[in-house]
Amino acid sequence: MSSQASTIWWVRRDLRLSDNPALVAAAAQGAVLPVFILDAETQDLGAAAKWRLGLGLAEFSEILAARGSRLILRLGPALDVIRDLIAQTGAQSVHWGRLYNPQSNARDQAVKAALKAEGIAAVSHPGHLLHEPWQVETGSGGFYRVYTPFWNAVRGRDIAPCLPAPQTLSSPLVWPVSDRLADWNMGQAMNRGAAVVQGHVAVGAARAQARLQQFLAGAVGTYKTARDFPSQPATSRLSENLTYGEIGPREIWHAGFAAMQGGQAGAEHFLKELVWREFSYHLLHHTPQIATRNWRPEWDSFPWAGDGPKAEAWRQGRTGVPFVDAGMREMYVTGTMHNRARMIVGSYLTKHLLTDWRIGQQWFAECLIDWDPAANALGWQWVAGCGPDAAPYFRVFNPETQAEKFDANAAYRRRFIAEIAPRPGHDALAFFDAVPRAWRLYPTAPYPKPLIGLADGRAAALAAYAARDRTA
DNA sequence: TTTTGAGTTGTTCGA
DNA sequence: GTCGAACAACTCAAA
Repeated sequence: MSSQASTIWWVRRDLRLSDNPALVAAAAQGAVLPVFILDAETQDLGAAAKWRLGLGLAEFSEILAARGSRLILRLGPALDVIRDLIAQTGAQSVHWGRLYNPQSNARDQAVKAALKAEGIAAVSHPGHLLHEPWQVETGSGGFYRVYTPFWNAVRGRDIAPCLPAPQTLSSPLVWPVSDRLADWNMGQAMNRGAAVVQGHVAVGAARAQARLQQFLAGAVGTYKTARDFPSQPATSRLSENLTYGEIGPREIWHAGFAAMQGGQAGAEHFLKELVWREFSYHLLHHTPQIATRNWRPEWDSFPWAGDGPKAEAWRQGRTGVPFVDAGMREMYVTGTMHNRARMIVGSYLTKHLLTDWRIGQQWFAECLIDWDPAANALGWQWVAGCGPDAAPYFRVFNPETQAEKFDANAAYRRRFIAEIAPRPGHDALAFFDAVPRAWRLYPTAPYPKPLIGLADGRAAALAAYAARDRTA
């Protein structure tokens, strides 16, 4: 096989060698030319995600180099870059792992059509999900809108075994020139936060595998209940790595399944959470508008508040409600937020402050290193009440009740809020190092008074929701 | 076509 | 403090 006609592996959110169908397909044809393209879709990432992607790319470059390969970095529209590489190398085919958000779909379809018209084999592969979103159907051929039936439909399915990493990665005869990652400045928008969040990331496939093994050797046992308590290290924290494909969902599924069969309590619940990710992509595929518009159109007339001082206080972790502020500060300091805190801050923004869920979604996109378009679309619409599983309108999280139930000793709140901690620790103080100077926040300033009374906020939300029901 | 049972994650009140 | 009921009505999936 001539190594001259190398095959392009378009690397996207699959920074791994193991269980990577696109890579395996490319490697089967001979020499592989891995390329990552910084195009508009990638440029549009939020500050934290873009920064974290840069860390992932740096790590992955080293992994490829250790295998005698390289990661070629190129800036520009994907099609232009791929055409240029084809012209330089004589590549005859391009392989990539599918993404499922509308922007990526549109881009990929255009790339595929153009390349095929030019006689190039352009092949997309699964790998980001356990199940292609169109391969899960209800009995009548539709798509699922409710989680439990979705889970029941996929829980018993056989998942193909993981693909081993290719034993060798053959190099093209000549490597095309690559941009320098440092020149891309992917951390530029992170401001002072990067130095703080850096202490909380786990970059790369090896660390992802370690996280999985550690979780399955320990916390999975109590996962079902302990996962609700944000001060406890009870979760796998794999969302960060899944986002960039440093681990594949299939690897997690098989490991979790084995743990379940080994009698590990909590393993099934863990698998269900993994399938929630699948469900969110299922919905994003079938109703792409879920990412931008009220999933239930009858909500379009709801008088959401726009951006303003209240939303800004929410973003800054200064609502005066400790559980809410702890969550917001956790996100700023660590780049992630505990699942329960996500629900609480979301409920507070959309219900107590009656603010448009998209304002929260946008801030999460800016701050989360595990930003996922599908999971966040579903999550935000769920918590706002305008999405699938229309929550009963009275499901308004009370942050104080939640704190009593899930943070009774205040460990979580004190960990992240310096103003209420007797002796503020590293993470609480780090928040003030991470935030933009323009916010003018200092740990010695008094903790803010509540923006709004919780009972008043709840009553206002219920009244607004009832009004919507009358007019809808 | 109709029917039936169920729906991630909550809160509050009163016994 | 604990527990069950009420909080509406609707949508969804499958029989």
